[in-house]
Amino acid sequence: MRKVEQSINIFKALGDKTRLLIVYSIMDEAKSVNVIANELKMTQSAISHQLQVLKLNGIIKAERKGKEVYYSLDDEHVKFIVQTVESHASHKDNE
Amino acid sequence: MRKVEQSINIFKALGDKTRLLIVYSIMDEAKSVNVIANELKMTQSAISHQLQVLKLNGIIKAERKGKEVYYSLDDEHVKFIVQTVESHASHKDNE
DNA sequence: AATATATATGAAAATATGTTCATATGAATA
DNA sequence: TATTCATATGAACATATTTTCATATATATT
Repeated sequence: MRKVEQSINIFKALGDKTRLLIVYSIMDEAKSVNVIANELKMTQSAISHQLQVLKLNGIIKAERKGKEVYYSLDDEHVKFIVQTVESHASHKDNE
Repeated sequence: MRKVEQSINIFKALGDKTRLLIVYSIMDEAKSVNVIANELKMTQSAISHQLQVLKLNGIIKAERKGKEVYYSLDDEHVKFIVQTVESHASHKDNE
């Protein structure tokens, strides 16, 4: 896969409300699917589907612990990207 | 608009192949609509529509010079964001 | 003013994406 | 091993996005 394609996939993966909220939610602590679903007030299925999208794009990783599967950011780059965009967003605010 | 919403819009705006290629294309020099359309081998209309999306989201700005309208990045933050994501993408490459 | 060139835009068509619903899978425990 | 709890998944449905097509608008040139 070319680098541009990968960039597109990262932007695309984070360019959805549900998925970005998931990323924010698990940014500092790993969480199980149901916990995330409750937090975002969405069905388990919808969250699970989106978690697969995020995982497929290398944004998050999964780790099973007993009955539950805990999701967390795949690496610190993701956090940096999200924070970078956030600071750009607030920059636009103050213009 | 909340900050999260703005971040989503930025990710969404850049999470499309056509739009990200446009951003790369005009990253270092302003270009007219037709020049971009020729470069990307797409119709003038398709490019024009996507330029409006990028403009609406504060990613690019337009400046008319005679008959032509030149598009360029709205500010340096955009370039930084794109490069940040690109470096994350290549990081994933080398794992 | 008429024509040519560059860009913008509305609406329809084509395509992609997200959610729901029903159900399957996997792990723990009675 | 039968049951329960947590998660995953395929398919249908709903919605959103992108492109095309036809045409409008704006500027420059004759």
